[in-house]
Amino acid sequence: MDVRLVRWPAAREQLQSLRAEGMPRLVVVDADVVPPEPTDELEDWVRLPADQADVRIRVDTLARRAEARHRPALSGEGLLRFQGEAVPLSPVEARVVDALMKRFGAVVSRRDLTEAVWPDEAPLRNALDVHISRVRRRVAEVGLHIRTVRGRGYLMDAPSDSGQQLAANG
Amino acid sequence: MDVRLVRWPAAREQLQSLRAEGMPRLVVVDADVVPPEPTDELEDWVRLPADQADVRIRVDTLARRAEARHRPALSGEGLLRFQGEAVPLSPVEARVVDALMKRFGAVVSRRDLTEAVWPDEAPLRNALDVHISRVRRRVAEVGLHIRTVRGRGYLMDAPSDSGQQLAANG
DNA sequence: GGTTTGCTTTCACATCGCCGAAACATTGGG
DNA sequence: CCCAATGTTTCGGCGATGTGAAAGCAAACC
Repeated sequence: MDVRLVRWPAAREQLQSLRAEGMPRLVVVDADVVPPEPTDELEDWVRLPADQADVRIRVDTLARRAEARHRPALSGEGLLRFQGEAVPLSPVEARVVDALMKRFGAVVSRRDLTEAVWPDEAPLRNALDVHISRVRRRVAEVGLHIRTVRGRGYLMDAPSDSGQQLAANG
Repeated sequence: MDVRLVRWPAAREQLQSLRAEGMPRLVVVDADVVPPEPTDELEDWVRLPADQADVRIRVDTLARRAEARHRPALSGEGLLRFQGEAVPLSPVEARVVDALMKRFGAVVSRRDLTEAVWPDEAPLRNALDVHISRVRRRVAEVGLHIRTVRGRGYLMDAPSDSGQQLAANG
């Protein structure tokens, strides 16, 4: 997985969204500025002026950590890959999975899911149920789980024996 | 938990044993030497000459991570995480756990708990008993423990060996 | 021993989530 | 343009879950 570089404090907002998505990132901090506290182990920082080789090493470390998490990957053509297996997804299913994957391991509310899947106008409440149900069967084929958190939403994760760790956000 | 500083490459062997113990550590790397690859997220490095404030920040980050490792986290969506495992909690259960976690390791009185769970109007005395009983079973799934302090209240903690297990396979 | 405190099980009720089946919509091939 | 295949939504009923009350048991305290 590739690691994003973000200037600080210039690109403060970009950092926020990378954090939300759980994307690995190296914060490049202006001289004489206090670096932001990393929110998880997929974030690191260097201060300018920075040695090129040192930046490279930190990027590699982050990449290795992200890799160790074994997050699934969703191709633009609706193919979900995880641990060497792949399943095809329909357009709606792909949007469901995409929304769940952006917050892999964390709860996504029904509302957020609905908005991600039908940006303009949501169908009846029940439509989401049905798609979740189908997506469950689909992703199970590649070893992924969708768990229900009653009254709160859903989360996607992998069985703990597949070597992945849960995201530490709240 | 406190963070050890280790010179590299001079104290190479000391670094090995800290890694084995799962102790958080900051590797202080001599100028013009390639830093060692961190083996886990409890390791970081700085290159000499290093800014004193930056060292402090990295030490603090490591300390926070080490702390977070043996402290459970309750997400706003009712997911309780501890050491890589997660359990969903119902709304009432989440409020119980939240109240206990705000004073992790310390006693919380029945009165405080009742107020935290039912801000307006409390049900029968026994309702709290029942929820405690249920929450006990739930949190046990992630290795947490709720103890009774008779006549005083309840406290949540983790078995003392729960920090060591992670270190062993790091 | 009697009283207080805490633990657990069972019940009833309400809500929420799940999923099969079928209707409806869209796409693509001929 | 028609038909078939595929994708999407609706409907409806079943089962699971959350909650609080009640009751009986167990343990600790005096």
